[in-house]
Amino acid sequence: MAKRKPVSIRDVARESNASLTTVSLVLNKRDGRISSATRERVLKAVDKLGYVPNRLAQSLQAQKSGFLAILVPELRHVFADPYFGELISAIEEAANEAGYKLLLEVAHKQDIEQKRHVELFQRRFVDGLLCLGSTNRDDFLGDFVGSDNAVIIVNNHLPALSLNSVMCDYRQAGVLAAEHLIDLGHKDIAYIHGAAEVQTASDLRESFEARLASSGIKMPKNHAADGLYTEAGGAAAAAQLLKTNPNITAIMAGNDKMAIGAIAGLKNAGLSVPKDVSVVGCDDLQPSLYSDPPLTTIHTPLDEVGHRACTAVLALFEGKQEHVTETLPVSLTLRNSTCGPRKIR
Amino acid sequence: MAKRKPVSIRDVARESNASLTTVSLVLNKRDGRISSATRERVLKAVDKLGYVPNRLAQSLQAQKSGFLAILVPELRHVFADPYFGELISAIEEAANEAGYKLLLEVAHKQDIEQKRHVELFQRRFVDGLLCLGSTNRDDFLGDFVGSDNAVIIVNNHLPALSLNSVMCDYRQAGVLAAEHLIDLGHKDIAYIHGAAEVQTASDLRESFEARLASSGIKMPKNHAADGLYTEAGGAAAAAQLLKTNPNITAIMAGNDKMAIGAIAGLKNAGLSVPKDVSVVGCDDLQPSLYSDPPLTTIHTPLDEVGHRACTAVLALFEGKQEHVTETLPVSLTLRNSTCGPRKIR
DNA sequence: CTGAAAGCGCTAACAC
DNA sequence: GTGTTAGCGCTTTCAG
Repeated sequence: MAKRKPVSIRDVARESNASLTTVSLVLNKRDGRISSATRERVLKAVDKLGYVPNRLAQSLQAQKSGFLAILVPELRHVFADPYFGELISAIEEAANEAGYKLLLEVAHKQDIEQKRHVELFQRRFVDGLLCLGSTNRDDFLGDFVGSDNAVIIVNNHLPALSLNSVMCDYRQAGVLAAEHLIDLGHKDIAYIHGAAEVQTASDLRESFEARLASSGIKMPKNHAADGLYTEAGGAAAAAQLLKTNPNITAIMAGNDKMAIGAIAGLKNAGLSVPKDVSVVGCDDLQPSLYSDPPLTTIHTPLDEVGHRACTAVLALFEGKQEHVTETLPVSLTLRNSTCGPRKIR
Repeated sequence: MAKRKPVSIRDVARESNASLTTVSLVLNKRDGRISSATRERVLKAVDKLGYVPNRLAQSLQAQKSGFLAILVPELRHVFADPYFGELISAIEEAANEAGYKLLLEVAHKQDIEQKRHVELFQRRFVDGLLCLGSTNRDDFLGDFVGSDNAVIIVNNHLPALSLNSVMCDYRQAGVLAAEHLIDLGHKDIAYIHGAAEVQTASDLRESFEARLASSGIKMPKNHAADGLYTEAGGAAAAAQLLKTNPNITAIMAGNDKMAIGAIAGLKNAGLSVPKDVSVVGCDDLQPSLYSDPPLTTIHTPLDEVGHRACTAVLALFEGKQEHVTETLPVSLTLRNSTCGPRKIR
């Protein structure tokens, strides 16, 4: 089983009494002009020697690596976050179908300072880059503006930088969530938000508030709290929110994680969800199914986002496309964390 | 910003009036014999042209790729599973420190049939391979036995194949869980297991039962159920278990996922956790903190497993080590899903 | 101290 | 139909 000395195309040529060219042609199916006798001989030799072309040599020659990199922020256990995980799974599937391999890149501070993200292309590590979890503070992404590198922002967009992106319609998400709560009769509504530097987070919040406002519902300043994009943050925010404003009957959270945290925080404060307080999340990730109660949330089609993003980055690389800005529709997933407000019951 | 024509070492040589050799020597710090004047000139040229060496060419020449691949099973949304995620995060950290890049490989059925996993090495895609979520049915891993490829089984071991591995002590885990339940006074204990083809799952279960037995507690056949390694499976198993044996006071689950599912199933059946039934999990992943009640579970040091596995695979690749079989100790994490049995309260 | 030249393994013009 | 040859971009003997 051991393979000390790898077999090269040269060995195949020798074994089959053919030239390098012939072997190469046969292997790459450009063998219209090769006699079937020779082809057979070559194929037999390939089989006998167990030859497989060295990819490094192929890539060097072809001037492309066949790799796509996924860039994620430097967070503790990023890959354990189902949000990134779902996106990565979807991207992997699409990349695999297209014959590409996936490279994992974490935006370690050092790497960014040394512009390693640009080197990824310069050094021919990758043909394309998919950026997950980007924020408005990621100035380094500016290095890609105007470059001819195939880069795409996945499920976000950066207003300050004109970069390609594929994302969900978070404005629509805000509207749907607001309308759901309005329909249920809620008037005293609070909001737990994620980081303001995430553009889609702002989009979501703005459109949510705007839709509320258009139905005559105002959200005072003290009805909003930062959930830090974590369960713990969501729990703390919910507890504090209800302590300050006991008449709140519904909470919208910027993502499922914070919503699940909020439910925990509420229960902890002796309140029942949804009887006392309704909670709505956003993302519709797996955990929202197993929260107690199961979470009513906005479904964002992350699978499709991942697929499209991957397809798009390849189109960019191949020069088939110049710019990409796709926005995918979202929908409301009704589960059991919402009901009418306690007053009118 | 656009870089149509990448700059090569040749350009640097020309710009600095030096030879290829000289430039290469300077860049690789093998410049003991280069005059500092020349060095300066070269460095200046490098800077001016923004030269970065092409990694494909370097790798081709060095006969190593600088990549490590992570092989995961083909499950729906694998990467969204926090178990794999934590492992991947840990591996990424270690790989990054060692200057290696990570490749994602999913064991798609087709790829396995075509022996793509072996090609990973033959084609020089990677220098080493880390296998996550392997099972006793993964015959293809046999292709690596006796080969000189750097392969390591992460957090598992395959008795049928002598392969390198780094894992947690699941036998100890079984003992700790059993002792915890025994100490609390439980006598009527059930077990929700994952797939039997996962060796560590069998280890865990066997040692759990053995420890119980040594304290005179028998677990009848009908006190065990398959949780399919999923939340839904855990929920169904728990419900069925208590329907058949209403006097069960504690349940051990093969992992956190099934434990969390079990809690949901129990609640759904109108039982309270831990008052009516105690539940113990295994893994201590993030979600166990936010379950309701927070889960008492066996802490498996996945971070360390990932780190060690990565270090080990590199040691194997560099020939510094021949065989690796590490087993890391686990511990009990006490939270609120367990208490004494209802009878003796 | 520096450079010419060979070679890593492959592909593709361009002969023959 | 098939083979020769020149690279892809880099490192590394080996001369000078």
